[in-house]
Amino acid sequence: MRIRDLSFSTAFNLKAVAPYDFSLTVHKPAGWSLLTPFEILESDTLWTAIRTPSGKIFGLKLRSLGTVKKPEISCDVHSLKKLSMNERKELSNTITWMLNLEEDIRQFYALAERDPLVKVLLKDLYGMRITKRSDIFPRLILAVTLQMAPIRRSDQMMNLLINEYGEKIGFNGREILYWPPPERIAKADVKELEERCKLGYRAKNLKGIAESVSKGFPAIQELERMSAEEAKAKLIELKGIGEYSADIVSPHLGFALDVWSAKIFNVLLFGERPESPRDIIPKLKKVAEERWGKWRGYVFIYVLNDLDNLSRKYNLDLTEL
DNA sequence: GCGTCCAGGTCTACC
DNA sequence: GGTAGACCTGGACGC
Repeated sequence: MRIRDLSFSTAFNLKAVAPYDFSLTVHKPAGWSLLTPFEILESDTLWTAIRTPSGKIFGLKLRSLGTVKKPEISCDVHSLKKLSMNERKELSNTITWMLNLEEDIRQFYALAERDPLVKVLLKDLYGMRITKRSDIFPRLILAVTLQMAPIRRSDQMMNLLINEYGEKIGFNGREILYWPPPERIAKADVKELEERCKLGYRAKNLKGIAESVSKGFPAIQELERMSAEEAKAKLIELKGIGEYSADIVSPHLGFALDVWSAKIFNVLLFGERPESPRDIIPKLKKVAEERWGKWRGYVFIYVLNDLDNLSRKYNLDLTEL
């Protein structure tokens, strides 16, 4: 794989609405990466990559300068060509949006006064923020590879896709592998995708999705401007994207229950393993909406990143479900 | 070793 | 409009 050397750099600092825990936000306790599984985290510095809706790829070095109560983040952006003032401004806005620096989560934390679960989550993960991404295709790859597969197999498929069809950038002495551009998957042969990335029946769907994205499927920001229902309906138009996958991809934070997380929430809320996890999903979604309202997406992410602590606290084994 | 089962959903055909 | 059944692959499990 050819390495693209991003030799131009520009730097700026960004402030966040407190509380904001940089470390918990960019590297979630459950191990989820911020933008690519191949990013590098060393103490409070993250080297990663971002692709903007225009299709350009940039190297990012993000570092925390402040504290949870007084958060500030240093951003070094590395590019192929020198950035214009407009591009610099655009990237600063994109990173602010991606890191969710301006969201005020005090309303979510206020739920802790009457909700014992939120109280525990707040104590364990204070300042952790849900992040977003500016390119839709990696979210679609995640959703497709999560279907009908244990997490290790999903990881295998994603890593193969990045290694076989992705991009490698070099900057600041680091090399980062990033997700394939949709155009490259759209051009790939289905048989080749099946064999090289072990995608199985998902290969055909992923190629079709890549074709739609490269032909102008709405960008994440456009979906964000739609209502949650409109965005979901648009996503479900893609073959291979159903209710669950649409919840994962949509920028409108939902309660994206699958069989695995349904078991966790059923044990947490009702103290027992469900007989049929798939059938219990609609009921759990309803309970979540009634109990946590618009903050249910935050509860979802906080719970899945706090399974060890919750297991200890409630004397349950949520990690082996 | 070898065979069988099934997983962090979705689509289709059939009723 | 509701619902079985098929779908790739590879790890876990029983023998």
